[in-house]
Amino acid sequence: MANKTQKTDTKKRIIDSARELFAEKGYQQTTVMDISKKAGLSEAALYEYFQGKEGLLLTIPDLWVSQLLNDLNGQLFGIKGASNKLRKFLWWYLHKVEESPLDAKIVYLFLKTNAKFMKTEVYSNVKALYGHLIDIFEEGRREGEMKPDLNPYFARDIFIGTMEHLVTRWLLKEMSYSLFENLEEVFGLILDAFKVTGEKSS
Amino acid sequence: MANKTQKTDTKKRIIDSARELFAEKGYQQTTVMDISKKAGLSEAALYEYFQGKEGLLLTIPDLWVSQLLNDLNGQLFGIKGASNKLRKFLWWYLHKVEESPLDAKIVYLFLKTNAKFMKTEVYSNVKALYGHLIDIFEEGRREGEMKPDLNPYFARDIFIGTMEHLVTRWLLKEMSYSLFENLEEVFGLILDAFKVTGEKSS
DNA sequence: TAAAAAACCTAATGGTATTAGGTAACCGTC
DNA sequence: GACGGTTACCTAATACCATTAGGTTTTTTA
Repeated sequence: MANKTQKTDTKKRIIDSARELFAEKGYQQTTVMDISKKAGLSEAALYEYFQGKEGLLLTIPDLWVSQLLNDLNGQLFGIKGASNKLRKFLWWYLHKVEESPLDAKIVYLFLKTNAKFMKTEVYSNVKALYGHLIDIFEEGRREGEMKPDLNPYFARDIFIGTMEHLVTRWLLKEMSYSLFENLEEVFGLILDAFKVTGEKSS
Repeated sequence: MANKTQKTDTKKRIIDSARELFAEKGYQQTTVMDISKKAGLSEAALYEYFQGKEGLLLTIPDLWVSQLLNDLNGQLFGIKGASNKLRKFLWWYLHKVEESPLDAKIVYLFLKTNAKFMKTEVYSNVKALYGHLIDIFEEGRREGEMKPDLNPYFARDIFIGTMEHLVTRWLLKEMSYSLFENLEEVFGLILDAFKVTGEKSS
């Protein structure tokens, strides 16, 4: 038991150290020695736990993203209407990003551009996360809340594109403001792209 | 004369080699020796022309982006109405991306996440490029084509966010389809976020 | 045509990811 | 409670790669 916990403790210590260093100095600029020193081990010991520097990068956000996916269902449960669900999705996700900016930074700035990203657990979890949006748009269309001919995939592209744009800029600007500034207004605009337009005059 | 052209020729050869290798194998995976070999020089000679590997990365898209900026004015000139200008902007930009996918890949996947990006010539040129959108949205509001209370900065976020999302996915999927597939439909949706809504029933 | 400059080279240098090979503590078992 | 094996870790190579030192060849210029 002490065995198991000891081992997972060390593993966690390595991940935490790497997360902070990657987010602070960037992936390329942090050395394996930086990480192992911060975690209180030798470089060689680190290789007992991870495949290497890149493997570590690919592993760091695993937990965060899978927790996101687990959390999402509960968040949307009981909310009525596609617009309300969309709003909840946006507010919930940005809240999660503000809550774990280091993980977000690693995903958005270092992982997404990694050649191996698309073969990652994180990638498939993010895809699943965004897949919920398809359901939401389809529901909206079915219930008459959204345009009858709305293509849910195109709607998702607009929603996700805007959301990720906001997050990426926030990260690049060193998280120096709140992600929720003006969010209501931007959301209001986006919604008009999806909702049924005002009474047709015909 | 032969001097000048010889020198710029070599410089161009280095840039072209690096562009292809970066785009093909990624920034980290290509070595300075790869680049210099492809350009037909020794590694040391390359350092006569560039500050190093990173300097090279930062330099590659300079020309492309500054040409984009020059081209844009002529493209929008003579087009009437904000919606038409927006459409032109989108089609024009995606056409440029399809025309120079290697430069686009370097900008979107490797440069944007580089710590020094925001101090780059490329960054300020991209900002200038996107600045045109602000004018377009303001014009649209002024002329009554767009919502009277439309905030042009939020509108730009939606437009750019969506556009960059489309481009990034296309790059990550190895440019295996046309960027113009379904573009008309996506554009139609976005426009509804900006335009005056259908006749109010009041 | 000879001095100066430009363009380029080979051979270090220094840093960093990764691996080899070993040691010391711990753990279950007799 | 000693011992064979396993775990967790270490020091010291190794190998690769960006960058630099110091020189040679080619071109330009006076």
